[in-house]
Amino acid sequence: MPVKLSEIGVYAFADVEAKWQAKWLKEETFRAKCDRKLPKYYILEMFPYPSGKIHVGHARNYTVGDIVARYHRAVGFNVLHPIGWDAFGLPAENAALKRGVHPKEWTYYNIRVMRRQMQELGLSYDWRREFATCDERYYGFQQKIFLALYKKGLIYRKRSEVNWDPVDNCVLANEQVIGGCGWRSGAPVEKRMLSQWFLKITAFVEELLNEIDNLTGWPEKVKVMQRNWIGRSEGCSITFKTSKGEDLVVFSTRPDTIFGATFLAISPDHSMARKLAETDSKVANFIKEFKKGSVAQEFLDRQEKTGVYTGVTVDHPFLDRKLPVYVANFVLMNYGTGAIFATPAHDQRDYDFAKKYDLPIERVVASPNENNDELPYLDDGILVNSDFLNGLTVDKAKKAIIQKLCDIGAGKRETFFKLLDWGISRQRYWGCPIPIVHCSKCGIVLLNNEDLPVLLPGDVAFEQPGNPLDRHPIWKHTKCPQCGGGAVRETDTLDTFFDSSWYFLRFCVDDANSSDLLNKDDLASWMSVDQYVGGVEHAILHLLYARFFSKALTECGLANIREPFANLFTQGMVCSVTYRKENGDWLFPEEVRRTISGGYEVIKTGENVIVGNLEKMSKSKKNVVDSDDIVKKYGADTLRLFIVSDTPPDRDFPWSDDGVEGCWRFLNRLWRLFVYAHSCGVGAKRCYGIENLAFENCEKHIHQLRKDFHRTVKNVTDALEEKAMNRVVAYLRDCVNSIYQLVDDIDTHIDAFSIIIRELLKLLAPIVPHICEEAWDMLGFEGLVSNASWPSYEAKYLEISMINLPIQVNGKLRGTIDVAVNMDEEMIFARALAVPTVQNSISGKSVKNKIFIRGKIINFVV
RNA sequence: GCCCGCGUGGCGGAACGGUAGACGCAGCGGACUUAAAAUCCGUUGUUCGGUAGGACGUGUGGGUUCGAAUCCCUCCGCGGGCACCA
Repeated sequence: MPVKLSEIGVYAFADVEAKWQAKWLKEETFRAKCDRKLPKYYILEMFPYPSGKIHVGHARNYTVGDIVARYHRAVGFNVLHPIGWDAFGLPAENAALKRGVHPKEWTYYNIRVMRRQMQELGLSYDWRREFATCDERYYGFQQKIFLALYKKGLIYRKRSEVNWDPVDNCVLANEQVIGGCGWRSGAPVEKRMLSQWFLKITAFVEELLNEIDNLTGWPEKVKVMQRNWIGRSEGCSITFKTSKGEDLVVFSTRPDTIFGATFLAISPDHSMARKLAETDSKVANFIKEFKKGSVAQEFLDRQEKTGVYTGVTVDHPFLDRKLPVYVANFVLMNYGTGAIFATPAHDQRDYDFAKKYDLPIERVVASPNENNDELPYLDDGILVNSDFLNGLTVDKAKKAIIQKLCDIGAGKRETFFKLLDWGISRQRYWGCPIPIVHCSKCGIVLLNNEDLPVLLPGDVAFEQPGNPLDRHPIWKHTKCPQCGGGAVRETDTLDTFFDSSWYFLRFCVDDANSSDLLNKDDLASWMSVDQYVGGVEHAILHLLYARFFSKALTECGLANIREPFANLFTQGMVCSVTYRKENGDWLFPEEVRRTISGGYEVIKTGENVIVGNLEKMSKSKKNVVDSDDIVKKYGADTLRLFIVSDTPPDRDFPWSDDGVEGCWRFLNRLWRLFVYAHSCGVGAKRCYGIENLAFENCEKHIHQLRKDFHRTVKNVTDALEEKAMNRVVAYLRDCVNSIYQLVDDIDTHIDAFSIIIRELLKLLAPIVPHICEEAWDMLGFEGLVSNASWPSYEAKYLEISMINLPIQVNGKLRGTIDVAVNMDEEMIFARALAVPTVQNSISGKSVKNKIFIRGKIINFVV
């Protein structure tokens, strides 16, 4: 007997979701197949750092990927959808310091918690491939990679100035320095000279830059950021002779302005500056001040140009002019040659400096606009006061001057990049040990492959700040593999970005027991990643490093990959409201309540609360929503649905509790439909194959439903291909609405409803898989909806025979007529003209032109 | 400063150059209920009008077009990235 729609109870998600999650795990439903004949699809979300909790920002990332994975399975791909843990890193050590837990214990505990949370989200991962970068097998193999890169000359050791965090006692990457302070400690970063290991990312700089053009599946935004980061500039180097008889090499992208050069400037870090400082106290003082100043942020903000004259001059290569050499704070040592020639008339910085120190300014490029005599002049123009360059355009002058400099042996064409080699040493315990020993006799010695892995010692003490490996009583003392004498291990560990630069390759390898984590056959069958999903915050770092690694490993013969990620999707951030006290303290949402007057107050104290903007969820702002809380209250399907509803996945997502409620209601609406249909006899027994979706001999309204359904299949499929999940949800809701319109007739159309609901479940399953499995099972369909194939639509059902045709007069809508699409043109015009509102707006005027686009519009021009 | 991206109802957002506002959230009205919740039905850009039907409307100003949210130019605003890169 059919139940009453209104009497169907609330959907009991908790048991349902647990049941299907267990089944998927047990049956390994989402295990990638080893069949290489099947078309493959590798979908990957950026793996998380095991911080301890999955928040809704994570959930968004993984849900988007999961929908893509489930959809591709349904359309027939052999899908690889793995997950793992970016598990080394400082937070584990800080937790150890704070709570006395071992970093390893803390990390693996967090992984267990987060794995459970992920499984409770119904994410369709191949869990057999899961690993953490702190697993011995992984980092042990990584040490082999280190050796291979070293042997290829892609790793080197260099003494250089690095960012040093005096509180955390370790080196920071440039990107971890925010506003001159450590991102974690907040302490002003110091500069320190240290011997560090570097990866020679610059060896592939041209390739990394040029191949960006081929990354057609990447967002333009990310490509632009990478191009800027690499920062290629073409120009030439010029060698000047100093009054002391030395060579001073400068780099310029504007060699055409050489005749306007009035001084030279070198970086305080330039070797010549250091040398001069030994004898010149003014230079020495300036360098000292510079070092001090470079730490303070306000100094950078002011961007005030300062310098000191060295007493040294150089000869201008073409003029009888001596150019003074300054040490100047605005010249960077790590770009170009650390020295420039300055043409104040055509460079803002040179101009500022010249004004301050009263140096000559000589114009050599004339503006095409004769009235423009403003300086500095930075645009294109015609060369003047420049001897043999006079009359040339900037472009031509550049070529001419470079040629001339080459001819006289004073310069050469050169290209410089902003990209610098990647410092990978970290003075931390919780990272991958570097497989190197320092031998007093042999110097730096690589370990042999047989000596690997170098395992992290478990018995470390964290009471003191600094690197516990360095203080460990025995760990670092070892034998030199070359001479057998006493040696000391490298106690620095690798930057965790090293770990995450090849994890996507390790996922490809199927055999858990293989010692080769970069098995070539496996790599060949799965790489490249067909779809990578992650936050835009990795636009440069991780994504550039991973690209570099692919090339470097290929160079070493360990892989054969040009570009690792064929398509990249960057999802937006999840944002939520913030609450603060008037003194600026952040408040948790549960600490505040609405007042009668419509404002907010602190529940405990009644203090006034300032409601802030939607901001990116962060612990410090106390506006993070924990995925567990939502899953417990509404279930995973509701969270999954909500997180992809409404907002396109590449935009920032405004979290709202009301929105969650709305999705929960929709899920119940679905549930009632399935239960009701089931009680009416809808189900597998009334389906006779896909061809029945045609059901030719049916009543008109069911005819319409069929058309709506085919339209839905097309719309949903197209939107999924574009990753417009918000539109997918809209089309599905629309479809459910039109089914509800006919639900009273369900008894007389059991067959039609059976087929439509079966196909609808397939469309819904990628987004809300649990409820779909349950309904699929309840209605008696075979197997799992997760294994069902994607519905197809027929073009003939998308055709429209009747249309509500809009009629415009002078481009303004004046009415519509219902006509057959193929109706005779003259007939349509006649019908259109007969519409009273159309007549009114023509009202006696003569029709000058008639536009008719069949199936679209009529426009009368009067 | 430079380089991107974006401006559509109260809100999230739809819209191959062709009926702007699909779908949802919030709101309003109604049915059911002793009542509430849930559910179902209707309604909701602004404005004039009793209705019919108008006027206005996609940040601003212009242009192209029979027709512009959509294409081109100007300006304004917001967001992001880079930032002494020679």
